[in-house]
Amino acid sequence: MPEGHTIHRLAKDYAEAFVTGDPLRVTSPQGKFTDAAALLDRTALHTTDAHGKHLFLGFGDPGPEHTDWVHIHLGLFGKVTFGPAPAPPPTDTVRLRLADDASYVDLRGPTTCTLITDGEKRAVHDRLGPDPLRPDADPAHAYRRISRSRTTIAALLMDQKIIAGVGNVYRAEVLFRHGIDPYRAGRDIRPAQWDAIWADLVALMREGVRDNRIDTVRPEHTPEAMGRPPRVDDHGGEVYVYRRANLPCHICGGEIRTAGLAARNLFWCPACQRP
DNA sequence: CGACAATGAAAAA
DNA sequence: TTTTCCTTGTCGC
Repeated sequence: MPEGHTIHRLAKDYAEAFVTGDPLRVTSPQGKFTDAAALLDRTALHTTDAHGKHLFLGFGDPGPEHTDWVHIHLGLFGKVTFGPAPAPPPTDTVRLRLADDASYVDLRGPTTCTLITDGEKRAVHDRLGPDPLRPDADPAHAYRRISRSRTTIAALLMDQKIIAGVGNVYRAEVLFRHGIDPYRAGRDIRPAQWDAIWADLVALMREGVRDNRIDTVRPEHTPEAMGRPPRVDDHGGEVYVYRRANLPCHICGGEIRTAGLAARNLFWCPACQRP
């Protein structure tokens, strides 16, 4: 379930389990990261970092320009599994395994898992937009680009160069929560509206990191509060519109619609999100 | 057991 | 705009 909150949570979890000061066993049972793993084996993990959907694991010398970073991007399918020692025999899909005497962690199916330098890491940060989960994020930078764009706000929110970490679920949900038609052009988003969207993303995504899932339904709109049967969405959290095509809107009861936009499935309530 | 979809993004055309 | 890559769970036959 990799949107930005997942990656920030992973950065925390990797650090908690493996930033111990002690050397780790680093392997690539699948074989696609073998050389790099051999280089890192028996060295210590000293830092983890996340920006949008990008995860960084810092090995080696923490001094400037001396860190070897493992750059990980889960893509659509990537998964990370933590567990206590002893680690089970790895399956041949495990791209990267870290292990010490206490625990192990397996990475499977990432689109990216490469060893990069400090400079290359900076280049990744430079091409990403502000991340609502990072303290250094500047929402005004994102708004400058949005306010000048004829592209739909739904496509802009998915563009990692503009804002980093928002994926298909947060996109659909934040637009619903602010009653914004996903097809509205970026240039038609008012500054106050952007401020509200940004603040909401910061709050929702922080909650997502804490709970390790996406919940966006306000307490007064939960099925319980609305007198409807409870529903557990199959992505783990409670949401207004994501993957709820043809189901009744939690607020107005109208039908949630779906359509393709920017090669992804878009979900919205045409009654609550009027043009 | 094959087809297909899924919270992503880069490369090719 | 289309193709490609990565993995796994589910569904239908």
